[in-house]
This record gives sequence, structure tokens and C-alpha cells, in this order.
Amino acid sequence: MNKKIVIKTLEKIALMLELQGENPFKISAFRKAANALELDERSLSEMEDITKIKGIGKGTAAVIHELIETGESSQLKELEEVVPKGLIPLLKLPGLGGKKLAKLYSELGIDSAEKLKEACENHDIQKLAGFGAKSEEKILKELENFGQRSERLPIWYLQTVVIDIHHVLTDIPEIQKFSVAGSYRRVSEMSKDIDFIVATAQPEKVKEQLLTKLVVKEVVAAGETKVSVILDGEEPVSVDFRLVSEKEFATALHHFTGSKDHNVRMRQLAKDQGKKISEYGVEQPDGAVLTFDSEEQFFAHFNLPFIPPTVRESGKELERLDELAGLVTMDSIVSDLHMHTTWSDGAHTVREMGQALIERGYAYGVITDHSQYLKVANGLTPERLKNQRVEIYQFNESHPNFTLYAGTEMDILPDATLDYDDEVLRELDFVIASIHSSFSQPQEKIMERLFTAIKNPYVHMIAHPTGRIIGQREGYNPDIPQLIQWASEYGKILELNANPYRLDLCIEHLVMAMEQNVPIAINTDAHAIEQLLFMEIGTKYAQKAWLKKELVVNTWSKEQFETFIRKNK
DNA sequence: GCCGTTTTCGGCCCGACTGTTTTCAGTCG
Repeated sequence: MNKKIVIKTLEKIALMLELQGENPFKISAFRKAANALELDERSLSEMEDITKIKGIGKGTAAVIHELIETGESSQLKELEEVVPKGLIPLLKLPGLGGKKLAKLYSELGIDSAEKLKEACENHDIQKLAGFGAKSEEKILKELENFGQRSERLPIWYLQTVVIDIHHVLTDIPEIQKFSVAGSYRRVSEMSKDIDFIVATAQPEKVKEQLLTKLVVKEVVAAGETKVSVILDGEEPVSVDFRLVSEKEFATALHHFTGSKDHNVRMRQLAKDQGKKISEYGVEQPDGAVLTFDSEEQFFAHFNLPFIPPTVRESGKELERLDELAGLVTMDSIVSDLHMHTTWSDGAHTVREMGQALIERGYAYGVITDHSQYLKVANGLTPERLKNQRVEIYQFNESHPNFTLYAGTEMDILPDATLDYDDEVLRELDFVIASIHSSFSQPQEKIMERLFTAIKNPYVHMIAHPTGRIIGQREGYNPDIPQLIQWASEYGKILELNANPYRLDLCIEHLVMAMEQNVPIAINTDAHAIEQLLFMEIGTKYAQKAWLKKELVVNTWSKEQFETFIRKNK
């Protein structure tokens, strides 16, 4: 029995129970059991006694055992007989939860979006106790764009929205300080909404200005401490602003950064000490509420080191505290190994990129323009590559404390050959190989192409190994465990491309690479100076995989890096 | 339903907002 099916079944039972208006704790027990299975790294067959897992007890274990033995769940079957299928998607309508839907079904027989719409139009809904004219109106409005709005938006889209909001908040004088929170702050690939924590002594004024200065499509809620809006744009985005006093800022930021599981663990920990955590502070056993100047101090209060937002996920981070100090951070990054210039499709010259790297405080960097196959990107012929190298080394002569290396981002061609001959590659300091074409080839062919690159002695690194664009395209589906195996055998680097469109390798793959001790380079793939900033997002994303400093190539000293790139020469 | 115990029941993280009420239930994060 596939573990995923078991998890899905438990979640489905939870949904069905919700629609029966069941006890919320019972519902969440099924969700917790599903979550516990998901977080456990073992497969089902490796688990001896599943009730030993915290969150799985007699009831949920019975469901799991039945699934393993018979392939189905009688409890789910019974629920499916009583609860109409059509109700499940309706749970997604804002404002409608299990209890209200259960009522709509039992009183009016509503079991589909069509029937719900009809009932609203006939004004049957407002006659029910607990519903009114406003509910009816709201449901009708929500039904209009039902199923249209995408549930989660990719980080690269949200980033532009966050920057816009940033500007608006900066211009409101009554705001003392603010920060983005939520899953965006934790650098999730996709987020459902954006959260901001705003410190102010004049929430009324701030609220007013937020509603006028932002491009608001819809006001969802506008209370004393919470303003919730949907912003207009290419894609509508839900944004929550939490208005708090300055002294509450740190605890509010922690609370609304989450994750939910992280908060639950923190609250349990507080409870064990007789304390109570809320967004407004930490209530002491004697009832006094403590606030903090920073999240660091908040964690210190519980004798914990600062836990970066990026790893606040499952709650298990509290068991990995000794690893925190070794995680890669922006402070440890001294180079960027993948960037483009005006020689191919970049916006800035070699000199300008080099200068920008120096200003970022790096010790070295590599210029890696495209190779000749990529004509659309003005890829370099061997002749131009040679000329470029002269320019790169000239830059070094006038900058003694910094080194720019001459590299390439060479295409791996569709026929599984490389875009430059070995004689050309041998002359370069650093060679990146990557796939930019024929994504839809069968996996064997893709792997043949990657293997050609991996086994070439002059290739140092494979860039954006899957070719994915978050939320948009899957990439070319390589066999990543195999690629990692090869990288380990042949001593190659795999990239974490820090461009927010890519973040490739993904977390799961980074974890696998780390287990095999394959070095990872976090690179911006910058096509302009501004994009060198992607390093921040890349580094944070790497933390999500608990990537250690030593394994990240661009934390290496120049000497270490040179030893690595010269080993096959 | 799960957990843990002061071991078979009571609590489960906690609080805001809305729309319905006329003190609160449901929903949401």
C-alpha cells in the first residue's frame, strides 16, 4: 500500500467529517494522523507499530491497517454514502465551513454549486437560522469567481507584490516599523496569501491609508487589528495586515510567520513552563505579559537560539537546534559562480558585473555567458570566448583583492553532445553545463545528455538540473537520484539556481544531494546587476533544506575553489 | 479521535472578524 494513498484517505475522511459538522478536534485528529505519516521518513512497511507514532491512535491505526490489508476504508465508504460528493468543493468557498454546509444540505438539500446558487437567488438561504441577507449576497458573489482563482501563487509573482506593498508602507508616516510575515517570509515556493505585520500607535489612520493607497479589489475584513484585502493585479492576491503596538511587534511577527506546526510546538513548550504564547506576548505563570524587542530575544526567553523563519516548518526544527549554527547564511557567501554579461544576453558588461560583485563584498566570481548553440541569447563562438577572456583578466589586473574567473554556461545539445570541444573547455577556469532545449525528450535521452556532461573532465557543474519554472513548467524530468549519484562519483557540483522562477534543485533534491555529500553552488544566474540580489532568496531557500555551509561551494575560500577547479587540469 | 494522567476523562493553541444575534457561533489563520 502506497503511503500517499493512506495520507489522502485520512485527509478525505477529515473533509467528510467536517461536512457532517463533527467535533473539530476529531476532524483535526485525522489531519494530524495524516500529517504524522507524512513527516515520518519511513515507508509503511518499515513501520512496525504505527500507534507508536505520535498522533496515530486506535481509530486512525484501524483505518490504516484496513487500507493496507484490503485496499479500502469502510469508514470512508460509509461517509461517502451519507455525505454528497458535491459538497466537498464547496468547502473552498470563503465563509462556508463544514457546519454551515451541513446545515444547507440538511435543511435545503444543497449538494452542488448550482443548487446553492439557485437557493441564493430564491432567497431561501436568508430564511435559515444563522444566515441572513448578507450571507446570501456574499455566497452569490463568491460563486461568480468560484474555481477561477488559483489557490496558490508562486514566489516570483508574490515578490513583485511584496515590493509594491513595501513602498506603500514606507510612505505611511504613522507606521513605526513593518515586516512581511507568513509563508512568504519562510521562503515557500508557493503561498496562498501575503501577511504583513505593522507596528503603529494609530491603527485607525493606518487602516484608512492602507485602504486608499493600495490598489484594492475587495476588502475582506477591516477591524481594529486586522485589515484583510484582495489586491488587484495580473493575479488577485490576498493580503493580511496585522496592526499591533510597537512592543507587540516581535511576538506578532513570530506568531504570523508560523508555520502553524512550528507555533504549536512553541506553545506546547511554553505551556510546559506554565507560560502562554500569543501574538501579543508571552504570558507568565503570574499573569504578567512579557514582550520582546526582537524575535532573537523571544527565542532566548525560552532558552532557544534564533530559529530562522526558513526552517520553521514541521516543528521538528526544535529537535535540530545543534545544526542551526552550521547552516548556510548570506554572511558566509563569498562568490557567485553563474552570471551573464552583454557578451551574450546580459544587460551589463564584464567590468560592471565585476564591480557589482566587489560592492557586494565577494572575494571572487565567474562570468559564464551562453555558448554558441543558443543563438537567441547571442551565445559565444570559441573565438569570441577567447576575446572575452582577455577582457576578464584585464579586469583582475586592476582589482588585486578580487578575482573574476572566465567560464561558460555551455549547452548540452539535444543529440547528447557538448557545445564546445575539449580544447576550448580546457582553456576555461570554470565550466557549467546546462540543458536549454528539447525538454520533452524521453528520460533516457535526457539522462544520456546529462551523463555526457558529467563525465567530461572539464565540466565542473550542472546548472538548474531540472529546468523547472515554479508553478509553470515541470522541466525535463531527469532521474535526480541517478544524477546525484553520478555527481558524487565524478566529483561535480550541482546548482541551486537562486532565480525565484527556478529555485532548482528543489528542497527535496537538495536533501538527497546533501546525503551524498555532493557540493552545491547557490548561483543567481544574473542577467543584470540587480539580479545579483537573488543570492539572498537562494541562500534562504537552501536553509529550508538544512544545507550546511561546508557543502556550499560559494562559501569556499578562493584557494579552496581554485583547488577544486584545477583538479582535472 | 488522540493524549496523558493527579490513568478512563478533559483538554486539545489562541484570538480576530463577521454576521448573526442581543451574547455568540462559525470561520479563518
